[in-house]
Amino acid sequence: MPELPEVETVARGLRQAILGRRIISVTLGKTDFIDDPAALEQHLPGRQIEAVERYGKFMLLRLSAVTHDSVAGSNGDAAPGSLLVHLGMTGHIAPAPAGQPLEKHTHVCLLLDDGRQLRYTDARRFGRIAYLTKALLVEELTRFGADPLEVNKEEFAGRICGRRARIKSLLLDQSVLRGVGNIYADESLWAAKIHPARLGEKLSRKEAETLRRRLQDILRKAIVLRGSSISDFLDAEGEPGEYQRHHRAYGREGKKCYRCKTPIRRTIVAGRSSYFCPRCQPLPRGFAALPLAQKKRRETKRRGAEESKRKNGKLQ
DNA sequence: CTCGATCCCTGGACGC
DNA sequence: TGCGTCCAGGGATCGA
Repeated sequence: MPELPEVETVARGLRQAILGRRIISVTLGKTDFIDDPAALEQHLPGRQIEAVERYGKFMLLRLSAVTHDSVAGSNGDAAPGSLLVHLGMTGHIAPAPAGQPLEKHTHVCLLLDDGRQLRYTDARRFGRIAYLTKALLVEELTRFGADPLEVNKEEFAGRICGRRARIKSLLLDQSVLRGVGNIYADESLWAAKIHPARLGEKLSRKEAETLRRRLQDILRKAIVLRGSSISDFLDAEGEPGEYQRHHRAYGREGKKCYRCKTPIRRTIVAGRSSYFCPRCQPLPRGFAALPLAQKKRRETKRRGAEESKRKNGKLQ
């Protein structure tokens, strides 16, 4: 659920809290969501956190080179690197006093040089953490599309119009735009009066531009309000956001459209719940209101016997 | 190129 | 109270 505004909020909080701190040591719990756990343990100690940036839904902790005297017996490369953090659905990252009891599902603890720990908790482990050298980081980041806050009219239209995918799919596709998720996709489509199942190539230039503007308005406002807290999003200070009070479509099935009073409907587009006003956002030709009915068949595929294939950690 | 299906994972909601 | 079931969803992956 953390999307661009939530990640931006967390990044700002982190910037205030841990910029300039040096990482002393690393403790890991479950590591199945970490690219290369050993790399964290090997490369993080001794490095200073020089910057905290957001890239789409990722947070990027820029780390200094390891100086010769900052860590004994360091055997990794000493060049600067970056810690990439994706919060997935349920990720939290925040500093805490080292003595404070660990929250459940805490899987990464970075001891800092001021005695605090930077802790990452993630119940579902849909998140991702990776230590990347400069070259690998560049390679990683090229997979992503335009920043929705920066993208201009021409580029946006170029990435949307002419595509045969549904507009909802395109908005969610991180290689088209980086940072938009289910909530802000639905909110921007509602604001622009575009049905989520419309095809990119069927949008007029004018519609595309309206969508771009509404998306940017919504993202900016959501950042000001520190994001949306719908399930358990909390920022780096442990505070919830406020933008969920401004949702006009997302999560409002059956409730009246703020524009026309028609009940908001929910359907499945791109495999995700999609909320829209059937009157303000007319259905595209050929898109019958079938989706929800079809998802009734679900065989009892029993989950295989529990093989504790997962690695166990020291923390939790 | 785009689609749906499937999996990952756990907590919370809900029905009985 | 407790159990079973469904659902949430970002992203990777695979086959159609």
